[in-house]
Amino acid sequence: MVTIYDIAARANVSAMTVSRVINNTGRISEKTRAKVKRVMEELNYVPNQMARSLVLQQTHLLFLLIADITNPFYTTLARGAEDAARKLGFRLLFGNSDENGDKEQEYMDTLLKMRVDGLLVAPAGDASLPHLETLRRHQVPFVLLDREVPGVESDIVLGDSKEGARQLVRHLSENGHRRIAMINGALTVSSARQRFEGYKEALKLNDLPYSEEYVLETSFGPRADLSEIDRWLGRMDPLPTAIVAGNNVLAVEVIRTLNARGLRVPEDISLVCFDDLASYAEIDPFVTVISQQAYQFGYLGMQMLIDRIRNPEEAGPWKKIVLPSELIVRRSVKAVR
Amino acid sequence: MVTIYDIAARANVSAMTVSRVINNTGRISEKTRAKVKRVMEELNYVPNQMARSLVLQQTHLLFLLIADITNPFYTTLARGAEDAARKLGFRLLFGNSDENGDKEQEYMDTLLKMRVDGLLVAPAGDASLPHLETLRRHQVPFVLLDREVPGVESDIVLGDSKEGARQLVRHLSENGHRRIAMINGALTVSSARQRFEGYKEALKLNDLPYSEEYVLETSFGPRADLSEIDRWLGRMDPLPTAIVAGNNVLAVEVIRTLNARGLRVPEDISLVCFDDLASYAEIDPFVTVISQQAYQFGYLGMQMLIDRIRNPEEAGPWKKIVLPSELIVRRSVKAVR
DNA sequence: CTGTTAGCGCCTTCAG
DNA sequence: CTGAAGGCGCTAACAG
Repeated sequence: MVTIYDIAARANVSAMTVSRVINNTGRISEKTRAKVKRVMEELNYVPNQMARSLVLQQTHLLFLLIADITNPFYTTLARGAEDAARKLGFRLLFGNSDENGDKEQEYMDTLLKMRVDGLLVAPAGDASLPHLETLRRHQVPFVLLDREVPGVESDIVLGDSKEGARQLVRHLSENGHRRIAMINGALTVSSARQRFEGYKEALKLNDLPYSEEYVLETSFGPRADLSEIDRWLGRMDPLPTAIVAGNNVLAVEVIRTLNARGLRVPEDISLVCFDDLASYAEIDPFVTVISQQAYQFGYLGMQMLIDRIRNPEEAGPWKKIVLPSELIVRRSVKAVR
Repeated sequence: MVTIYDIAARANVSAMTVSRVINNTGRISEKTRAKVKRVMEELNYVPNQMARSLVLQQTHLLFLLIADITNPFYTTLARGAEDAARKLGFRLLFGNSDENGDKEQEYMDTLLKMRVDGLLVAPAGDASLPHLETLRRHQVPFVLLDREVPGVESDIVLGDSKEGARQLVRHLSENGHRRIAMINGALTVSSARQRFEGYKEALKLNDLPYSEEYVLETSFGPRADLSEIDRWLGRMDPLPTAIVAGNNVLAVEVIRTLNARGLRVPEDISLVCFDDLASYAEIDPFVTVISQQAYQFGYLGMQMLIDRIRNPEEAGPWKKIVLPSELIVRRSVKAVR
């Protein structure tokens, strides 16, 4: 491996001079600077970030940990975070926890050991509390995205999940639906909880009955096994006339399961969900959704993170951004009666 | 920051003993091991990966650089790579080049400086040659995914793009289409070239006319601006009866543009493409595609990479895996005549 | 079983 | 404008 000493020897200067050329610090004569640069190129020198971070005590690395890399909500969010990081002069790396607390834990360990300068996280759930406390204890700045974690105070970007659920239920109610079921992610995820709350409130508000039988708590992540959903559908009697899905992944899984049972959306049963279904949905705008500004989640979150990193002493109060969501009516709801 | 010296002092041992406990090397009495471990927990010690990597000359970090994080082909590939890495005991981080050579370059710089142990890359295009040569020069093992780069010899996982294109054209031909257009990614990307070659060969084989006017070379990445596609559609006279899209992103963009012009698929014009359209396509299986085993690209690529890293001395010949692709007939092709 | 010494590649500090 | 010394946190190699 080529080091500054190799450069120094070849250029007849000290290692210190080479270091100064690399970092553009101190005053160097144009002549030596040019010579050093030439030698660096000749030798294909690449600075050793490890060594540098070790002495500087910072890595200039930011990290985004998302919960599901195959979910377009998160990949769009990732684009936003990346764009903001670039614009502000930082490099960003990604990780994928797969909605899995253990994998998240592994990433946290890695990041802590790597001494990343800051972290953007969509936490896997409430069980992320200890991981986040560890980050805090080690003074790693972080911003939560999309999900809060009880017991954790931090900067955060959220969607208005409760209001979104209310809008979905109201829309169904306005279309004459009275038996409205909900399939949801795990209630250990704050967004799932909020959506569930909003669902129940809206039922009450619209004088609609609530029944436990009509609610299935499962997981936001993609699963190969759809039998749980199928059993739920089999259990409900009578079938609901509409289903609210807690996110886009669940919506797709429900539709597939319904189709397998010979039921069609919206002819036999209506369906709405949270989060848009990627640009691919634009081919055939079909599912009525609560659309969230995924890109903004990432962009604004990254801005907050970098702000904290750049001005650690200011230490203002935690900021909370709640992004509004929008009901987009398409064709997955049939008016009944 | 807590260091092994802090631990050592508190536990009345030397730093070396602490190091041995951390790494489970050498022989340590159960008593001291227990004591050291207790002190580490008390002090919330986290090993400094920088320092460790510096002396060990390896980071245990693997990296996957994909070309478009919003494309389900690549996110599925990412899942495959991640699963393989976990199974083999490695950690994986991600980056997204956005089909952009400059961003790719930035990532390469970062990775080189970070001294990652190995890299999985879906290169942005032929212009990646110098980046890859740099990796090679610095002896960073890498495996190419999905795209080859002329001038670069390496392990690689490819799809059979040429054959895929032939199948698509044959399918259209069998359905009576004679005016078949193609929209493609940049020809500086090997998969786009292969698909173009396959398209031309298949036209000849099926006695169909080839016309430059019917071919648009653009980019595989997502663009906000669809006017280029719109102008192309306006230029073709007469309109083709079918279009082959070089990938899923382009297919969606073409459909959107056609719809904006009041043209419907497949009633007014048929369309086929490469790569599946995410699980969301399962809602309404619509576009006839050449489906590739995205997950396997990542999984097999990662296996090859780790194999190289673990057995650097063996240095067998470069391996090339060509994954077969499969024509999935859906509803986006209308039989004509 | 445990400690000492030296050095990984770089930068800060202090002298010239 | 340039250089020498020391240390960031850790581990390999050698002593004991």
